[in-house]
Amino acid sequence: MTTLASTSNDLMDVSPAQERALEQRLRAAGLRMTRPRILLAHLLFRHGDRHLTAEMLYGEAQVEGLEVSLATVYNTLNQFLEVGLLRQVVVDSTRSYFDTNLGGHHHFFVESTGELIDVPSQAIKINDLPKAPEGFDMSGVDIVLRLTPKVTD
Amino acid sequence: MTTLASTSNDLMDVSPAQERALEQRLRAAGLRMTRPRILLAHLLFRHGDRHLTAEMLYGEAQVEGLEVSLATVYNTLNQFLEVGLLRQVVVDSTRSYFDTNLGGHHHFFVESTGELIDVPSQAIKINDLPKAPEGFDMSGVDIVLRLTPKVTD
DNA sequence: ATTTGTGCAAATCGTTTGCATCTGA
DNA sequence: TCAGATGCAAACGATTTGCACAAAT
Repeated sequence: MTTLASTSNDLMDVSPAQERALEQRLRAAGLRMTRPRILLAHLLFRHGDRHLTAEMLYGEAQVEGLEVSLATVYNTLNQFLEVGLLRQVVVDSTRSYFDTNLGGHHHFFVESTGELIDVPSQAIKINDLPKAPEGFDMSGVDIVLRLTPKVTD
Repeated sequence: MTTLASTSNDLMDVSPAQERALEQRLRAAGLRMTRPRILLAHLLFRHGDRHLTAEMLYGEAQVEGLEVSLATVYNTLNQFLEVGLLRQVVVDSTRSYFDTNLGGHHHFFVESTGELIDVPSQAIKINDLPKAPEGFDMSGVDIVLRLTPKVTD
């Protein structure tokens, strides 16, 4: 018996269907249904598409009054990555962003704030793409549109 | 009087023209022509387009028998960045790559080895690009084509 | 009963910084 | 001369890891 807050989803609007889907995926990946994992999964997937760093997620967990260690947040995020529940977005060499939007899409990146904004893949039309060099497969196309606050000069 | 090897470019094939151009830019940026800077500039620009990390450049300097501290390599690279002699490429959240190719272009990234390969910008044709959100200017379009070794299954 | 996950603190990695000492203009 | 640059080692921030304990199957 621990002092952890209840894991029931009073606080988090995740449908029972989503919840089951989630459990399925964790199980399929051979991950046990542990309290921290369920918890973080709920935080991650409770509202639409999100981009967060480990620290951000850790912060949210604390706000919700849920006790998880930062190390576990990191480990869990990495496991979710491997399992394919998350994708990683590399835009800033000092931070790692995890993206809950699994569909093909791209990003605006506001350099000044570190904020990421989704760009649906149809919003960018690519008509020509080089073929992968001999011996390689192209495993992904990442497009980052960098934004700077408009200069009203 | 130091034990530093000569800075004359016997070892490095930089044309006198390039050399002067380089000095110009350093001077224009208010950077002094110091031994480490000249040295690293030569290593960076001696052959075509390069992608290197600070550690790689440090390694090259050592191979050439030239004494520079790693801290100075970092500082110098950052100064060159500010001056616009280099660009930074963000593809891997654990490493920072510096790119001597200043022209608009994109990259193949071999995840398994960390290798970067230039893709000329004409090789990718983009016909539709979303406009920047209100209040922002689009300052850059970075495209990374991720490569994985071909699976011969 | 096993096996796997967790939390903590210590370790690691790439990068930056403080400061005393040099050095280029 | 003397502002600016260098080198070293210590500081840093983000992430990982080792190990004793706890929880899931």
